[in-house]
Amino acid sequence: MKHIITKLNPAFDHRVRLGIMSVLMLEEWVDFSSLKETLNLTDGRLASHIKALEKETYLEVRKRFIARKPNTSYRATDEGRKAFQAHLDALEALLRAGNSGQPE
Amino acid sequence: MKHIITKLNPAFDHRVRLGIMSVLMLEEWVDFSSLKETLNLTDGRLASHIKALEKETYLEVRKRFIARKPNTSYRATDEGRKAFQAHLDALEALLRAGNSGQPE
DNA sequence: ACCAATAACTTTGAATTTCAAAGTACTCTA
DNA sequence: TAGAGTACTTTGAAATTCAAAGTTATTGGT
Repeated sequence: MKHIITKLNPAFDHRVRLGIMSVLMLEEWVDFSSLKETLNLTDGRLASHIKALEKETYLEVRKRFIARKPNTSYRATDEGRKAFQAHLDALEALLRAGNSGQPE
Repeated sequence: MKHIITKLNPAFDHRVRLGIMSVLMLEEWVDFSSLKETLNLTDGRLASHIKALEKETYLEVRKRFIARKPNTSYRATDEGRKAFQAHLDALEALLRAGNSGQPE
């Protein structure tokens, strides 16, 4: 008998992390600099938000070299996808039903 | 040529404020204790998030007495509704198009 | 006039989060 | 082994968030 907002995942409270996840929901293996440009972030800021998502095991990392340059890519884990989808579902529910306790 | 996440409103980053706004989008004049119960928050926590939204003039306040007890209600201002709707539109766009710069 | 009760805050202080700026590690190429 | 480029990490300061406790305003009872 909890309210819908309790189903909103605090890990996705922040718009930068929403941005990262939404990019990674649509495309597998997006690299650091693409994310950085797409979301218009500094290195440090992006890295710290990625780290937070990694800590939740919502994304995984692949490091390699392309054209003799280091290239790090990320993709959402299954867990991350599920968690994000659940968050979006909760958001939607929040806006449809909007209000008092929903049956568990 | 900015990314969609720049259209996400930092004022709505937090799930509690999303909850408050979503309730107030569907119903005018919701009172303090209803919000508190609906969202399962402490007095202080609710008050502080309301304060943040008031500061942005996203909601307005009405104080009166009902059954000889103080009763404070809130509703979203037009500005608040517009801002919240814009936020939701941005969220939606984020999930549909998801990625690189959208035309201004 | 005074006091208790209730609703709605406000304050305090500590923990956590966020950020920019600067520094560092790693690997490649020459 | 020096230099270049990518991807971080560290640092330190500012802002945010929270629970807990304290405060204000008004009513109703005495």
